[in-house]
Amino acid sequence: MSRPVRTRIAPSPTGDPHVGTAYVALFNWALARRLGGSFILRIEDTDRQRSTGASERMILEALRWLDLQWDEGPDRGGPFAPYRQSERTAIYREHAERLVAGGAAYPCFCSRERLDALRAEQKAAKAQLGYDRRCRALAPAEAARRRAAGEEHVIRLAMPVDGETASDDLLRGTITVANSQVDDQVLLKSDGLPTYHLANVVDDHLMEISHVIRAEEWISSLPKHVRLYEAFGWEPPVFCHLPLLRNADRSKISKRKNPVSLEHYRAAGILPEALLNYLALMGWTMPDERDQFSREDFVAAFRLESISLGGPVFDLEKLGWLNGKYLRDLRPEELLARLRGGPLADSYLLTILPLVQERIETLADFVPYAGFFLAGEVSYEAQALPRLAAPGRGPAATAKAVQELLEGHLDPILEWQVAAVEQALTSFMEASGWNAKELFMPLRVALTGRTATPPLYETMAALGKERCRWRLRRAVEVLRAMKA
RNA sequence: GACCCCAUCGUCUAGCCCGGUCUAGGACACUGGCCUUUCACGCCGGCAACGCGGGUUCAAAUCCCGCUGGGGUCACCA
Repeated sequence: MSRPVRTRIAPSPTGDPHVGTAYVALFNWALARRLGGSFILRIEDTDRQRSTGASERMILEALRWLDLQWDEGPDRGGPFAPYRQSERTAIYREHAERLVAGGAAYPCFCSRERLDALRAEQKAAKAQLGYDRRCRALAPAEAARRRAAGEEHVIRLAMPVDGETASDDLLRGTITVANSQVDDQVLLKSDGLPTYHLANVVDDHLMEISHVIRAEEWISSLPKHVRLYEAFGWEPPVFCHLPLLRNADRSKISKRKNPVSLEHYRAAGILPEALLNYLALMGWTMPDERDQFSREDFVAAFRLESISLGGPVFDLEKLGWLNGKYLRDLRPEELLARLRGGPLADSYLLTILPLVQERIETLADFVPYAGFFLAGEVSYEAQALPRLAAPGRGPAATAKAVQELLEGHLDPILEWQVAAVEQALTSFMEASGWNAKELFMPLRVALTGRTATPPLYETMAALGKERCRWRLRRAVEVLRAMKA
């Protein structure tokens, strides 16, 4: 109880910076600041297939934009460096061995094929899903021999077979789960890298994290984590599972139904302090119940224990209202500075200017011509609207195509450049049978609201991924509402 | 399906722990009006909720149980 407060945000760099990361980071940051502790940034890049440096950079940039300053992290070091899990693999292996030696974990030689078959079988029989613990029965000497021979294997947690595990959550009290319900989780993958469960527990302990504040989706693996602390002989931290941000239909927030990239909010002209304030409202209420408050006031009043548990629906409308209040509070000079840091940044203007320059006659033409580059969303010009649907295909088919293009080809792009956009459109056309002649005008209208614009690839690259995403999604909705 | 979490206005929530002060408060949205050349802002007002059923109690939004509903998880992803 007397140990210093240390909290952390531990994002996985596998995509665009997520609003849920900001949400969890905010409460971790606030608790550390409130109690004079430290807030740590740790990168959980143990998924070799999906982790990228580009994603990590974007996440750091997004957290900086929100001004959630961390005291220790991969970019600035600290007493428990390194803070990137891919640089700590020896530590995890050593700890996994320790568990194996103590009998709390064991090598498993089962192939993926066998595991897949097992799962299919269990599913068909409507039985409980999970590993059948076949390799747990192996004699330690036999297992050691096969490992020494270089046979491919993973290390699994040997969960107690009976009894139950009680875990404490700060907000929910004691959560008790029968051990028979808990799977023998893989701790070390066959590539030698740890899974989340091992790496997370080991690092939280070694980095002396006092409060693990994370999303509700982790509750079901809590018993595994508690068991790991126990097996290592470590004192567990305080666990606190935050409610999940929700879509309007109350499912877990997702990019199909909501903008989830922090980059979207920046591109849409949301002020970082307004976004943070709004996020704080999701589960937290100021003692005087006011909706607008500075981060200083938030930190001063913050109590982790009084977070409410209902899954809050993320409401863009209320965020917009709050942002408006913040915007109106700015002095004109400050507003100007914000504009120059955002839509009117020199760097951005310089990328769109070459596209605009050859198409205007006077300086005065710039704003009307380039308006769609600066706006959050576009309105369709009257003569452009009918051309949102491809003539030979119709609105429904066009909607479907745009959606496929978006989800299958555009979404995966991490580094949004002209070449990447061109490649995505090309691959979509090859896969779908659409050609440029029929596809490009609908896209042009969807993205700009007009029929006459600079070249499509360059325009899309300049607009940025999030503006394109948002506008294409809206176009899909408009198309669906159109009569064939 | 199994396990776990959750449950106050359409949405975010206060109240619940320590039952009466709750004819349930605030905010967004919607709506009526005022201000105003217009719009926006701002101001005043309105609409709107304790999921259901049992207990406990003189008294339940508040405590207990059940049901229903919603959500999450069930990967060599996090």
